Amino acid sequence: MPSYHTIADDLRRRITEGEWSVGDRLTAEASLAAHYQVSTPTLRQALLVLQSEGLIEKLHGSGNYVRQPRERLTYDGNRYLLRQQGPLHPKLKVAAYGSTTEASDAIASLLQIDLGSAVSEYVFTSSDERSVASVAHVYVPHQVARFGLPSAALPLQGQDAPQPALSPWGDDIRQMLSDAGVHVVSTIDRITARLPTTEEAKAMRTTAPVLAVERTSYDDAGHIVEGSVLVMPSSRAEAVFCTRARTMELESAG
Amino acid sequence: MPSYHTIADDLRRRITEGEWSVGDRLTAEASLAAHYQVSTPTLRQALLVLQSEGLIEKLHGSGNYVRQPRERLTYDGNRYLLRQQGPLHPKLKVAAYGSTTEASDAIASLLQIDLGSAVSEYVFTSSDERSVASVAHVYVPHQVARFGLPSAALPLQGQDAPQPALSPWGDDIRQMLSDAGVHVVSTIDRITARLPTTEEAKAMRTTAPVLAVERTSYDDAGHIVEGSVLVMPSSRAEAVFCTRARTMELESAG
DNA sequence: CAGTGGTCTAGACCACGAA
DNA sequence: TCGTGGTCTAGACCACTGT
Repeated sequence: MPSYHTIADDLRRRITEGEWSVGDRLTAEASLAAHYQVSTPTLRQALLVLQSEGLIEKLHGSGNYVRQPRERLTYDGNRYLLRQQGPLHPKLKVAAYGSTTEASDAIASLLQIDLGSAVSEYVFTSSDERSVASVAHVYVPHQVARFGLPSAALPLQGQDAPQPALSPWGDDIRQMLSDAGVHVVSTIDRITARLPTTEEAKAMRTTAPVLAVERTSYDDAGHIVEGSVLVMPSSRAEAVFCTRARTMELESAG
Repeated sequence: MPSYHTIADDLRRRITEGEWSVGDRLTAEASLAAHYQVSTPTLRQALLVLQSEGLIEKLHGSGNYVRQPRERLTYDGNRYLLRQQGPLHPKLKVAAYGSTTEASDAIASLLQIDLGSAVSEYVFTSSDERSVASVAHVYVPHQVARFGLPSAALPLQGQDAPQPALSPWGDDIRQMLSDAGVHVVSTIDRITARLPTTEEAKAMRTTAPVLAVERTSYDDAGHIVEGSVLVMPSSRAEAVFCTRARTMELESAG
């Protein structure tokens, strides 16, 4: 058994047994390495395991902190289409911007359109004071529809009225599609995990694995009307899906 | 930009530009490290990025091999409940075994039953010749039902007849529940990513992130009748979900 | 500024696979 | 057996945070 796993197991035990409380800073890595009689890279590999489990949070220049379990951002794949209720992470601020580009290889493949076709790109970023918690890239072909940013994303002018919350997952774009007469009736979500790119690591302040969700939305004719790529640090987020048997839907409808 | 990301980008380019074909073995790590003028740990960190993307496969003692893109095992969250068709990865062998245990902390929390309650545990392992591609732990409280292994998991006696395929995701258990009069009408899947444990790393032959799916199945009274924990190497597997708008279901029913 | 984590070195030794 | 990847060392230097 590799030494870093042994150390990770021991640190996990010490944390769950309450040696450090939620929010506490762990002993410095150098001291922990000395205590376990290993080199710092080895100790850091152990901390990486705990970070990927969401048990600790690493803050560069500050320390390693014990996190609240289940204090995770949730991507609810059913929320939009099934009109589910629930809090939308009020502590996170969501920023958005939009632009027009030509479909790259990846976008063309996602939307199943020709390379170089005109598409609108919307980027939603949710973050707290310190770091980014999710990034959503939403693409809509100009052939399908064309519009600006959702009103909730526009800066308020002088007013200090409560701003309607913006979804971190780009649901507002799907709502605008609906308002424009393009009705999303189904979506497919593909979920993988990978290590973050340089930019992602910098923005999310973590080198732990990220969850990557590729989402495509379909109208009643089966055409792809929207495609998205969502990225969230797996140590701070999870994806949730609910599936109901078709028979139940029919029974409740009849 | 960290050096290992620069190297990962360059190696990704060299692979996609065809310097190595699918199935080819990359130059040995020591040589690559010399070529990029970095130490071996740094080069290995670059390879870890490519591995997490599913671009290469690391084989201990043999080498690093270029993988077919999109040659991934798929966990289809809708398959069982919506009776979807599709191939079930015929190249993978699925093995199963079952036992009876008392609910641990994690199992009790998953099934929302008392600590120490009797549960059946079924373990499904899918693998090719070399390594494990998925592990599914399926739990059924004895209060709900009690039965042995699915017939497809039992060894054939002398016969060489074609064995019905076993689902790597424990769908056979849900089918047996249904046969016993316990009907699963909805499931919730929670998906996270983390680094593998020692055993998982050994079985799956990878230290790249794994996708972990926590699944709970509900009957029409809203009781949890089954809980599962699925683990798959994210470099070799993805999870897919399809959501349909409720309105469409009602329209088609009326 | 001091203290922290992030990256990296130039090796070493071990475990595994194929011949 | 030999070449491969997996783990680890004992430092070094840099980047970031908070005082």
